[in-house]
Amino acid sequence: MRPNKRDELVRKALQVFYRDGFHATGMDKLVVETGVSKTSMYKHFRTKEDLILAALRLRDESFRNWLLRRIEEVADTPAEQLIASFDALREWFEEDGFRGCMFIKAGAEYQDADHPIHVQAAEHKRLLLEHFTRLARDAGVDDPAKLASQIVLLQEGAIVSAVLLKNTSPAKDAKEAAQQLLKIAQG
Amino acid sequence: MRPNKRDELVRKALQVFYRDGFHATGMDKLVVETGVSKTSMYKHFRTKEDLILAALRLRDESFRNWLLRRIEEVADTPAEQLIASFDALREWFEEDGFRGCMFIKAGAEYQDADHPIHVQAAEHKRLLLEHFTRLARDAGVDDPAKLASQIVLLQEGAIVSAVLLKNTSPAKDAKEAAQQLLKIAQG
DNA sequence: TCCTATATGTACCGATCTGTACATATATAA
DNA sequence: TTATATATGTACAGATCGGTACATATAGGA
Repeated sequence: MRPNKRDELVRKALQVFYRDGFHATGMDKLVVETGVSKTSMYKHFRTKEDLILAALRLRDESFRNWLLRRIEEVADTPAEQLIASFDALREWFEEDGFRGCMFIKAGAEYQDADHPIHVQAAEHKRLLLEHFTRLARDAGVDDPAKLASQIVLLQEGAIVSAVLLKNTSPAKDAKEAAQQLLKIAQG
Repeated sequence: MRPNKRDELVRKALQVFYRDGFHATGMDKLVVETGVSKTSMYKHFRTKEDLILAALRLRDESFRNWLLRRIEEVADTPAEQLIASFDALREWFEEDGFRGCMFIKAGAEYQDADHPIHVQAAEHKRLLLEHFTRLARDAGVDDPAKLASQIVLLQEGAIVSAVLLKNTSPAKDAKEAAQQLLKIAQG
């Protein structure tokens, strides 16, 4: 029961869940794809739900890490960073295997508001909103909560539209909208 | 095989799919909830996929009907109607049993871009974007396609956020953002 | 009344679902 | 070597999945 073995299972499961969905991915498929035995799988994770939650935790951590780091790489001031988020999103949209936001999908498959998976998906969104609210505050705008909320709305919309409309122009339109909203908020 | 019987089945199936999701809803459950026999169900719909597609068609029609009609009820000019869409969304969010956008969820559960269900979900979004583009053009803005795209992004974002953040303030923030974007687009 | 066509109810198919029992392999310690 | 603990592979349980076979009920026309 090496700890890194468990991490490896979570990483692989995350890939499959992201690609194929949660209900559509059975434990048998995961056992085959990871090459581990079913017994070992259930030694590491008591239930499928536990495995999903572990995968979502990893995704939350790595996605926010990537996004926030990428934003800081390309922009210096808080105001610029708010806008740079849309460039990062665009990069993400253009990646091979882009399939939209894992947490929107998790919330869609587990709709009950107090289901642990739904709760965790909501928490991811809350953390992102919190971060952008901080950026907006540091940018010195009038109503940081409102601007951050609007920026996040544009981001979510861009993600959903990128999936369903199958192009990346939503990222461009969203970025321009965010720039205008920021300018107004800066007075 | 009365035609209205079929419609009734679609209506009921739509409710259950919307409430519980697609993969999570089995034909057995639908048979119980509709009170019809399994044989009859499969007389009307060759496969579960056919039933889902029929349900999505009904949803597309009734949702767009409701939204566009509601918008016209409360606003006269195209510009006002663009903004009024957010008031309509807010009403929707406050309904009992609101569970987000059926087509975002369909796209999330059937991710393959050429899967018929995914295609139909994308078509719904395309039709809405088309309508708002028409409104933006009639409002006489510079770049109707861009403004419509941005309005739709805010709408999608508001829907997703309303689901995951569990409050209706996204509708308010989105509306204000749309008003500012409209004002800018009107020059 | 009898014949035929259609609608229905029920039992079932093979596949797959999550999860477990159990026997075996492997490693460590005495 | 032998005893013990842990990791693994496999087979399977019980439920449910989408879908069908088939027998029965019901209707309308001759």
